[in-house]
Amino acid sequence: MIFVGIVEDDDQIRKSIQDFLNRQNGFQCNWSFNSIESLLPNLKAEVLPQVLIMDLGLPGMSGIDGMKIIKERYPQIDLVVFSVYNDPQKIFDSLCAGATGYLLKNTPLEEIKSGIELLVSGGSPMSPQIARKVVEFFASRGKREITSPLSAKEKEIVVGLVDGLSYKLIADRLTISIETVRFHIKSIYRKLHVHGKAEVISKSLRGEI
Amino acid sequence: MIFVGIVEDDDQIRKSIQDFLNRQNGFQCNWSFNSIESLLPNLKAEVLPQVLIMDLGLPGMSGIDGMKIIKERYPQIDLVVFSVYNDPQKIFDSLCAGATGYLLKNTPLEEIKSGIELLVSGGSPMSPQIARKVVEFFASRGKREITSPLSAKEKEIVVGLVDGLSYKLIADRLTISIETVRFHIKSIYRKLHVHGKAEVISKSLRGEI
DNA sequence: TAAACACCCCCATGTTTATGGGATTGAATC
DNA sequence: GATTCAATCCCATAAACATGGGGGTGTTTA
Repeated sequence: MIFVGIVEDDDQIRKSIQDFLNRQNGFQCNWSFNSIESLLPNLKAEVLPQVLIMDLGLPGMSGIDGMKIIKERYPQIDLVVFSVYNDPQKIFDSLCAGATGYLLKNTPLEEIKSGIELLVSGGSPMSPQIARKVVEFFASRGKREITSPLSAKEKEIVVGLVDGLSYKLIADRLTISIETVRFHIKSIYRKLHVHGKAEVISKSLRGEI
Repeated sequence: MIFVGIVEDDDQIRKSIQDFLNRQNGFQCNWSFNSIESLLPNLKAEVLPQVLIMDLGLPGMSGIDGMKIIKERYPQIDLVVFSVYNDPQKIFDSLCAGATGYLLKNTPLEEIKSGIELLVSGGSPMSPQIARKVVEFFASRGKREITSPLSAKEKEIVVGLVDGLSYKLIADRLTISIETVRFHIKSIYRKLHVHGKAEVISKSLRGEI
């Protein structure tokens, strides 16, 4: 038996999902609330839902803030977002807040059911659009390094800077003179149009090198 | 009709997928290779597969390096990884290299088919285990800020450092004296156990603050 | 073969940081 | 009502950094 809760301010949607799940074998959906504020006092450590279906656009506290609180208090609950929003910001904020699934509101009831089953078996149900956006997040992190204007040695120097080493220590690490380190750093500043190692470190860690 | 290619060094697996797809309505799988090296010379801009199923553990060039090359030359091809590996590093490297899907080798043929259909319709097929690991990547980015030892003001100073500002400019931005900036930075260094702004910037951008 | 570039080293000068001291105020905790 | 603590300022010094010059050596390439 999978115990499910739902937080959704649209009564019709909420009841429709709840009724549907309660008609399925192996499902029981007794937690049903229209806001985070009304849900929280009703969560007791003894009897918790395994899965919480969460709307994002709620009256009062947002679904994202709500998920942060819930995950902090009851990390064992699996949260699955159920929202109309498909913009990357909402998606990433939700995942960072602790959601392990993200279904758009146009998801058929049957797929909500299989999504929940997937969730409790260790998967992460996501609407196709959502999964694609999540994947694209990584793709943007990968397209680089072809255009980096820095030479191999200069990149090594940058690594030293990011590690917080002084010129002297970078020189030791690369077994070159501190003067050579200085020379390279001048080149790096010129090529990157920056004027201090702080900016180099920032650019580097943002993947802009 | 969906045109599919496959790069897989295990002849049996490759042929089995190829034959299966060719038996399906709307599928044609004519590109079939056992290494990146043998695939590349056979990709011509005029006739490209829409989808390439890629093994990771290939003889010669790795699937990940191969995907980088393919995506650079033919960004319109959708790549879906087909591998036994389910460790986070392989997953993230693949996604960064341009994969838009990631199926484990235990995926049934029918699901490979529906995965490809999902792919061309704008989704991202992922085995449940894989999707979960991708989602967990974001979750780890979210659990923070409760334990940050820095005061509100100190965090503002850190932002200034990350932006590459000098003490003077930070002082101006926050309309306080440069001496106060110095004082705060001393506190920050003490609290974070670091000895230079480089380390502060690194920690900050890594989400460790 | 000359230009271009990566890489190596040295010097000088001024600025910025790191680190130690110290002092005062106000808000919060106890 | 004492203590704690963030926040504000001041001073001093040594170390690290930024920036400008000046030399060289190799390798690649047009």
